[in-house]
Amino acid sequence: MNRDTGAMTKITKAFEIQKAISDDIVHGRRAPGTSLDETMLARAFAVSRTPIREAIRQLEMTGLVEARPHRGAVVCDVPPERLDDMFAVMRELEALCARLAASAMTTEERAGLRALHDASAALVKSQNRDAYVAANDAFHDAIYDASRNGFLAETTRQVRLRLSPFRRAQFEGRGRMANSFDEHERIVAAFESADAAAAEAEMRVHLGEVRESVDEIDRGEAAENLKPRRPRAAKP
Amino acid sequence: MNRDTGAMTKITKAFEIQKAISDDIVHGRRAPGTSLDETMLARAFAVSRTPIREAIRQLEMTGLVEARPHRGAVVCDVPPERLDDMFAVMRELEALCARLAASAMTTEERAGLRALHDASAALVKSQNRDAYVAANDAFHDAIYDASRNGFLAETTRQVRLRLSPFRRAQFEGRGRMANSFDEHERIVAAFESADAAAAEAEMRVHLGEVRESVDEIDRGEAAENLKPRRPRAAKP
DNA sequence: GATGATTTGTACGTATGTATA
DNA sequence: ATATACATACGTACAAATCAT
Repeated sequence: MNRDTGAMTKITKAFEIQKAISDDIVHGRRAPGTSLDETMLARAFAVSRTPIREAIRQLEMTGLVEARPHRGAVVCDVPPERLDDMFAVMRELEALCARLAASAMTTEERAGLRALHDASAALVKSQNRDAYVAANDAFHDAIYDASRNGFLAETTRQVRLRLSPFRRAQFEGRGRMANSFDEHERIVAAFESADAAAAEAEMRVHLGEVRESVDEIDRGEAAENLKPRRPRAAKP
Repeated sequence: MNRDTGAMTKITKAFEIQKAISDDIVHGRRAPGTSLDETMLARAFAVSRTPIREAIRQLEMTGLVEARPHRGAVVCDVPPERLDDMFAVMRELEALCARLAASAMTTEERAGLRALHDASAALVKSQNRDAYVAANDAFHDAIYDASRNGFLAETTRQVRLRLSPFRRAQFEGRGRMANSFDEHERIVAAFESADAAAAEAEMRVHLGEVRESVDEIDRGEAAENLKPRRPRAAKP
């Protein structure tokens, strides 16, 4: 009884709540800057404030939430310069994953990644954004795991998590999905030639050009391009 | 009133306790595997169990502590393969810092790093380990900051923190301090020529050879080299 | 700038789950 | 296998700090 999947997901309320709030933040249901009122959350989850507080302490350490003593917690609102920093680290971590994965991948993994990628072609064609987002995550996750460095995979996933509230506009640009797909193709090709340098380079391109494509969106949708830099969303 | 240094260090008991326990772990006063008994800690810190529990939740997220529901928390005991993974990520993060720093450093920073490095020569000569450890940390910290990527600096520091319980034997090998100093010299030289590629490469060497030098220690001090791989400490 | 309302921080008691005999 | 002991998870009450007024 209470037999759960694999790692025996923690059965404490604090942990469940932490997961739920984290999920809300990651999926944009709690926007950056939003405050997390303990009493309201306690009512919402039908528990006392104690597990809520513990959940908030956990979220604090993940970087999704910032809490100042006696002043409550808010969903982290990351300033643009810091977003740039985070995306830069993300790009390097993913490039590292790609480099290691290119060397370490088994034949099965290579085939699996190719299958994953080929399958996503249909999603591009049908312009199914949500499904492509999921496929994209799966694609990148597979590469993290193929790096054969569990800590690297975790670290990269963690950074991706922290960035996700700011990548809402992921594939909203015209042709952005198709571009992403083409870049993935080049990455898969690099893996298939076991070319670590190419895999790393293509991954870097994939995550570097993201920024620009998003800037394009910003420019297109808001022509008031007066401010030196605007907060923007982005994506791998 | 209650005006504190800079970032207004949090004045809550939970946070103070979290800092204290974290410090204990990092400095080896609480060994990996040690359990963190809430009641005992509450007595030790002369508080109720509530702030203790919140501190543990925070420590959990930093990766220094692992807590299983209803079964208490223990200081993370990291298996050797995972340590390898963590050191590999550490090396790459520091290499990235070095690469960025080489390009971004101001003249003042370059001079500052040189001064820091030159000053540590005396510590090597006098074989003052504790002082050299501190100087070494300052040296690396300066490079993180010079990368001009605050998130990268934080991330790298965080990984260093998580590794620190396992780097106790940092400079205990014969001549290890001198080796480290020489490697630092090559790094500083690369910065002075603003050679990003060299800085990155030298940093990688610096953190790569660490592993081997520690393996040497292990071999030297424990000749029973029967197990395929032994848990070991290491260092940048 | 002081005061009251509101929210967070801490203490303590109880319940529930885990480990040991 | 059952029961007992024990540590943790949660709920409630109170204290302290922040912010509105």
